[in-house]
Formats: sequence, C-alpha cells, structure tokens
Amino acid sequence: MLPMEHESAEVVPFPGRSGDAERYNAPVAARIVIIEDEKDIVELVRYNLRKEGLEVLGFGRGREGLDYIRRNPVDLVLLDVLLPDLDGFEICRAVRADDRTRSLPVVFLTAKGAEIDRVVGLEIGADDYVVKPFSPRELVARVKAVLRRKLPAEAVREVAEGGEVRLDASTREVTVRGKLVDLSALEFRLLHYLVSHPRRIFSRDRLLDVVWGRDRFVTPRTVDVHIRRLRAKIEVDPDNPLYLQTVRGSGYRFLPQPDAAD
Amino acid sequence: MLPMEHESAEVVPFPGRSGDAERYNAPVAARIVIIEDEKDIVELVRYNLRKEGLEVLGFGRGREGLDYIRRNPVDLVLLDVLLPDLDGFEICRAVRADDRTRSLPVVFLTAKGAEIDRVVGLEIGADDYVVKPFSPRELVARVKAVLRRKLPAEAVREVAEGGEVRLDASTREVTVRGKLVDLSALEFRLLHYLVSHPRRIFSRDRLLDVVWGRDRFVTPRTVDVHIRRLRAKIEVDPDNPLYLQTVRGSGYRFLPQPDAAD
DNA sequence: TCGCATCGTTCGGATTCCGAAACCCAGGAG
DNA sequence: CTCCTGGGTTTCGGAATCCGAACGATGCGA
Repeated sequence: MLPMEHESAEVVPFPGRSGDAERYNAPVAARIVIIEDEKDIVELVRYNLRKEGLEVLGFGRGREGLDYIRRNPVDLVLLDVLLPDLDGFEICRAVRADDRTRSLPVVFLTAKGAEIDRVVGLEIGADDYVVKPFSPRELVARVKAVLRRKLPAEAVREVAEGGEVRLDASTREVTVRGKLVDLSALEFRLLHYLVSHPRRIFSRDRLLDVVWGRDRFVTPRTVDVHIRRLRAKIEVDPDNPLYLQTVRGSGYRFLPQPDAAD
Repeated sequence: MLPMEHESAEVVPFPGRSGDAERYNAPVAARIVIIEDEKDIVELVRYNLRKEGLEVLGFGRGREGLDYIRRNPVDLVLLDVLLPDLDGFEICRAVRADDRTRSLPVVFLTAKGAEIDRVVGLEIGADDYVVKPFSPRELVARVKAVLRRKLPAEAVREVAEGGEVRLDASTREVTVRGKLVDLSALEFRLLHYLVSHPRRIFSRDRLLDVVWGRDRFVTPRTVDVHIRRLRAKIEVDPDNPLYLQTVRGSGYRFLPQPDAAD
C-alpha cells in the first residue's frame, strides 16, 4: 500500500501478497495526498507540486483523506493540523498505527508556534512540517527532501523496459521502437505495471487492484478498453498485438519483443 | 436465516483450506461467511458473490456465526457491526484471539462514520471494510481483493516439471521437449495438476473435483475429451501416449519421461 | 465558462472453448 | 465367438470470453 517496508522477494510466487503488487509504486515521481480544508491552499499546493511532476490529490476532510490513504498507494501526506472533523494529529496517529501505512511520510502544515513542538517531537512521528503561510518554494523543497529521504529505501525502478518499449517514470516519457508515444496517466500506469512484470499474466481484477487502486470500482471490462487503447498506441499492428497479449480466460500480459532489425 | 444449503461437512484441516488442489489460475472459489441480521443484505451479498463463484453462508446472529467459523473451514468473514447479540467488534476480537482463526480475513459492513476508525487498523484488526449502503460491485471487489492478498500465501508451486514437460503458472507457459505449447485455461489446470503429482493415478471424478471445481456438474467423460486434447498437444504420438497414460478402470496419470537424447 | 482529453460503460458481433452425445474400438469373461 | 465394459474419437451446439465502436460523464486547463 505504500512505498516502503519489506523488500520484495526476487521471485514472486504469485502476483499476490508478496507485497510487490500492493506497494506497486505509481510510476509518477510520487503521489501526494493533501488533507486541508482551505481550498485555496490545496490549489496552491497542487499547482506547485504538479509543476514538479508530482501527482497531488486533495481532501477537505480528515476522514475521507484517511480513508483514501489506507486504501490506495500514496507516497506522502500533507496534513493540516486543524480540520473540521479529524485533526491532523489524529490522522497521523492513525497512519502510524496501521501496518500498511506505518512508514508513509507525513508532513504537517501548521499555523505556528506551539503546535510545532508536538508535530516534530517524536510524539506524533511526523517527518517534517511547513509553517503557514509558507512559500511555494519552501513547500516544494521540503516535500522533495522528504521523498528523497524515504523513497530510495525501496529500489523502485523508475525506468521499465521490455524489448523496444521503454517507460521512464520520472519524466513519464514512453518510447516504443525509438518513437516517443503519448500516454495518459492511467495508460502509463497500466503499461508500466505490465512492462515491469514481463510475461507474467494478470487478471483484470488484479490490474484494477494495483493500477486503479483499492477504492475505485469499475467493471473489469474497463481494462479491456484501456488495453485496446494502449495497443493502438504501441503495437505495430493493433489487430495482431505482440506486446500486449490476451490470455483468454486469464487476463493480459506484456511480452517483450526481441529487437527486430529492419 | 440459517446456514443455508451447503451442508457439506467436508473434512478439511482448518484455516488454511485444503490447499493442495485449489486454485492454479482458477477463479477464487472460496467460502465466505456473512453475519448480518438484515435478510435483504444477506441475499444481496449472496447473490453477488455467488456470481463470482464464491460460496456464501449467512448467519443472522453473532453467536451462531462465530460458532460456525470456529468449527468449519472458512476463507473470509463479512461482519455487520450491529447485531442483536454479539456485535461485530466482539466477533472480530474473538476471531483474532483464537489461534485457529487468527489469520482469517475479516471485512466489516459498517454504517459510515466514527466506527470506521475502530474497525480498521488498530484496535480491531480488520482487513477491510465496506460502508453501507454499498454497491455490489464494491463489495465484490473488496472481498476478492482481500482474498487475493491472503490466499496466495499457500499457492500452488509455480512451476511444475516432469520429464520434458514444464509448466509455469505465472506466465501460463508450457514447454514440451523444449517447444512452447499453447493450452487453454482448463487444459493448463488439468495438466498442471497431473504433472505436479507424477505417477499418481486420479479417477475422473477426482479430477473433476480438483480441476473443474467442487460444484461443477460435468460428465466424467468430459475428462476423456480433455485428456485427448492434451495428448494431441504434448504427446509425440498421440495414439501411443507416454506422458498421459490411461489406467484402465481407475483413471489417468502423468508419467515423466526420461530425457531422451536426440 | 467552454472545450478538450480522458475515462468508464454498454452492446453487438466474432471467436474460442467446453460439454455432451453418439459411435467406434479393444480386451476380457464366459 | 459373443457379450459387455470401459476407453477413445468425433462432432456439434451453446456458453464464455473478448473485441470494437460508440456514447456519455467527468474533470481540467485555457
């Protein structure tokens, strides 16, 4: 459910438990959740972090944000201290109490003075804090610093490669047979996941789990559609897919193609 | 509202399910217990989960449900929070306290709100929760996700090998004497089962049980047909089968062939 | 606010897969 | 030699599954 904790075994028995899938790190540089009730601040943060290639998701209420964090892969949380329902401290405690989110980086947005002690003091277990009003630069700097500190622990391949297909998560660039291809965020995640587990078969349900997230509920058929769209973009002949193969009755898989000389 | 149908008092060890035969790439096939006093909800859940090939057993009272769980093999429990006698929290605690059921996945059906915090993470140790009113699709998705996370722990060995026949469950690739062979999902399961129990003889009925599933009603002769199809694909001379042998009056078996030098 | 891109759903049609039945063949018992 | 039993083979209809396309919803940026 999040980037850290146990190292994934090299040989994964099943596309299951062994953490790999759970923790599948979104091929964006990172996913940030901000829980903050002032819309303006959310927008400000979103705008600035997005410029850095970070995906930002905002929640106005503590409960909803906490729910999301628990059920989806997230790389960092920005927490306002004062919220209408659950306050930031409580959320942070809850995050720390749950195995699945224990090591999730938490950064507080705090108004001032006295709170700071509680935040930084081990009491809560926050990773950093930013004092409001903050400068965008400072925010970005701190967030990135925390990410640098935490993420590398897990050797996440930023670049996935298979045959002539190459995806770079940090820039979100995709190259197929040397050509740059334009993918949507979802398409990128889906392809990235498949490419980083070549030859392995994934059921639609599983793909929905790891690519869409645990609290999206869409028809398994949706996967078909996106596979189709991907084929249209990366296959030589979309009618006879080589990379993205259907395994009838089981799901889909990515099959690296030997570099064809032409 | 009582244990409906499925009185099969099958003798299976305990929490872990009989393990052996089940799931290769097969649909989940698991036993779900739901403890919930609203009959409509039970029906809704039953209907939807059954569509996914899951067995559902409903109880209207906490005590009865808990009793059942303790004495029978179950793969997942759905718990209503509010029940006439024991409430969901108590049941969950009891489940967690018992060695035999400690690792049994628990999913709560909860009416929004503050309950959620108690349910997830800390205190209780539930695996997931669904907020009422829930969409059938969400329910199904969550249940299956939890199952996927838990069950594979004792998955079938990925690779089965016998003589020159090699099957990899993760990629569903089959190699016979070095050549890739294309099998349908069912053929794969059948062959995989036979190969992973070399030399052992299985009756048609047994194979139907294990490969097709306990609740499929299929003529034993169907096995013949599939054995034949397999022979056509993997035998050197389908008329004189070496790998897939008939044992007259008993059934079939897989016989690994000594690597023939060529 | 409008427009564009992305995403999810649905439905008809094509394809593959599976199950059952019918028939054939081989071997053994009497 | 004939009957009888159990396995093998073929065929066919229906079911499951997947694909393609079109449509509608949503959200984001200009």
